[in-house]
Amino acid sequence: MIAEVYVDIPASPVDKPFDYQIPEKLSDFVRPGMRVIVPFGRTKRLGFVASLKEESSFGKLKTIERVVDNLPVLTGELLDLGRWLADTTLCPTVSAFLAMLPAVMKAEYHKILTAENTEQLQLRFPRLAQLFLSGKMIEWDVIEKKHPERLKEVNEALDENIISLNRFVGNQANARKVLAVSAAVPRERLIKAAEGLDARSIRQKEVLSFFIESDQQLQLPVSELIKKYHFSRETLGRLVKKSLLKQEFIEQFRDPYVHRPGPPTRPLPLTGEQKQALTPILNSIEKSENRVFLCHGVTGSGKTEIYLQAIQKVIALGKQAIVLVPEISLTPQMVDRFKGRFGAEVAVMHSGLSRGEKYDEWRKIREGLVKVAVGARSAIFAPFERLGLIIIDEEHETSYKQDDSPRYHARDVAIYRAHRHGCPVVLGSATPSLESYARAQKKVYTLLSLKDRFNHHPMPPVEIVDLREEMREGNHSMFSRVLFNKIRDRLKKGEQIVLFLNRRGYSTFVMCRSCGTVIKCPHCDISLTYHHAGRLLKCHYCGYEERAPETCPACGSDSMRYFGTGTQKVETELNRLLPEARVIRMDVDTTRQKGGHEKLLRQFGEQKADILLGTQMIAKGLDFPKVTLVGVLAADSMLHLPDFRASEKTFQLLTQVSGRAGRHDLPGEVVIQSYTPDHYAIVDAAHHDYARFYHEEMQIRHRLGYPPFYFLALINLTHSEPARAADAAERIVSMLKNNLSRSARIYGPVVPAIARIKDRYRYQCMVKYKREPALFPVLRKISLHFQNTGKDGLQLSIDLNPVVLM
DNA sequence: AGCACGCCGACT
DNA sequence: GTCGGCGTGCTC
Repeated sequence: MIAEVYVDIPASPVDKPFDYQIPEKLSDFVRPGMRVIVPFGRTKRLGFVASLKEESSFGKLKTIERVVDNLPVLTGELLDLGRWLADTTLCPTVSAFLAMLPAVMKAEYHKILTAENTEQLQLRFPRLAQLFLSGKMIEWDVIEKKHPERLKEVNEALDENIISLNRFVGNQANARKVLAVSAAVPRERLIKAAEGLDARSIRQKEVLSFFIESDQQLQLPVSELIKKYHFSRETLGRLVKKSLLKQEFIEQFRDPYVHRPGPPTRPLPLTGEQKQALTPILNSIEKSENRVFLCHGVTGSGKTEIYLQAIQKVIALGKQAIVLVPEISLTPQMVDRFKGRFGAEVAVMHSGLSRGEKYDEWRKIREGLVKVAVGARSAIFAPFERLGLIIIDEEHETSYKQDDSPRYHARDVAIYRAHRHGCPVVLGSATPSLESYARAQKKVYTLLSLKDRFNHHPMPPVEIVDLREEMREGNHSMFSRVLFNKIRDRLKKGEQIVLFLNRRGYSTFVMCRSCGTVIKCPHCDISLTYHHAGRLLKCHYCGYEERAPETCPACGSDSMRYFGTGTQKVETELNRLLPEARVIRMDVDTTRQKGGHEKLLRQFGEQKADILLGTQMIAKGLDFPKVTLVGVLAADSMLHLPDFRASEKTFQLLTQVSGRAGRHDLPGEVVIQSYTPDHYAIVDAAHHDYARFYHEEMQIRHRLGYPPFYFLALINLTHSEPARAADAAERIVSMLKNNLSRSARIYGPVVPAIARIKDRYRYQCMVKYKREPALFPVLRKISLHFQNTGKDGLQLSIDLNPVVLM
């Protein structure tokens, strides 16, 4: 038998199956979707078996060296999906395969030097010999990194066969080995040895009788013998030394993920609207219909309960479901809700798990031990074989698009898989993406609307405050008088406040008032943000930090001033103006440690603070009954970013933040501060009017030729030399112009808003198109042509249907 | 991605 | 005359 194998080299010249002979004894065993180790050129690589066949047109076949998996890690469906992903996102097929699997399944490649002739090595290359561990082995990488001056000797020694170079492919998933002890000799000899022991060797005797009484094959990890049976390491060691016991590394699985079982929950009674939305979904599930539903429900309309009851149906039919949520809303409360309803039938994939735990959750799915997978973007690849439903909550979130290769959108993958399985997809959002809503309008998707909040509380009233007017009237603070008074009022009443500002740090830039110099990152074309803790200037793009200078580095004057407002400055101001208010600040800087996010939210929920001040991350999912005021400090902060989706993002964010107020018995209200209070994104969000925003924004998209009217392809070029990047971009534009139809609009090369990131200069080209059969072939040609240009050289990336243009 | 093959400049 | 730069091509 012959296997067609994709080797683990993400480069276009090898992005095709290679034929390998399957060894006789493995011929019944190897199946498509398994990982194998194959010799490739003069190296060894991991590979994926794509298919089997009887004969190869290729003459001299090499043989598969090892099969990694017992059960194929990729099902037939996922193999097809991988090829489809590679086709539609222009990435190498292996990259698509690897993206569908937990990270531990990536191979590790080792190059090991072994001493063949220790004496010769000592004699001829004494200094090199010193590096060899116990005189025998060393990893090539160690020499390359730590002792590069010895590389020449390595090559000589290799030539003279004094040392040899061996490669092996490691597997992180199997790397979890643990030292275990077992009997080294037959039982009779153990008994005899026990009798012959010195009278004082009580402990050794105990260990021996343990092994005499147990199964002779028994292997127990040393850690368990110590912890559970209270033997000591020393005692075990002595018996190993006497060769009565033997030690070896065995593979051990982690303890299965034990979750504190929350209180089980039952289906809640549904409102009329909820029933109306749920019924068609249930029908589709029952009929195995491949339909896409767009569930447009205001914040608090009870979408989650609809999801839960739909999943219940899926499980009842013996099928499985995938639920995608944005990483940020994958909070313990959210997880508990699913665990509470479906108990041990849920696997949860989130970034808080270690790689090993993710692997275990994945295996539960692959082995059919669970029925539901809940997770962020990559959970869309959950290897279920009988999918009955896919749910994408907050479908408009940009995090569903992966921002490096393979640049896939989870929504597209969901629709592909649902088509394959014959099952419905439910997209849920209070603020659907224009793309999805437009499809619903065209009846490609089925629209389900939930206009009422679950508990019939009205949406909170929203007041827009014109900051220009505040300025004119002499208020230069970051709080308008209206907002400030309302904050004071809530503090007095003992109610809680959420303040939102989409900028972290203290000041957004530092400028010298005497010469106008703005301090910039030395590696990126962007100003540095001042952080008060440690008086540091930080780059939010590459992480560069420096001490804030006392005097201007350009002219030496001492008139450095801090401009722009970040969350830290707001916090300081709150403490100064309202010393009695207890403030929790939540942004990347205060939640960096694991679990920091939840800790702060719990404190706020327990009312250990009056004000929750934060960035993006507080916009979603929070539900605190005592919150009666939400303040948006600067609604314009995202509005003027150079991205055609800036208005959409602003509308979505404002709508979400507003949804945090008055969710329970206390009525809430919202104050939005803005310098452009008449902007439709702000006005429509204030009126909770999605339909109106949609119409206004669609007109603009139509006029400017943006999605959903046109498709986009974005080509990014970076190089350490600006001219080289520009040159490549120039050539790419002319290739596009020569190959595409007249109806395709080709833009560029342009320098993006941030012209340089991490010392690499950036250029972009863009294509807007409606139907362009020639596009993919040209893009493939381009990526082939501009690929192998070295490490420090040109880097090219192609993003189809990008979600961020910057 | 590696690695060999191959064709032109600065050294023993 | 050699050592070594990186352009081109191949890996079942």
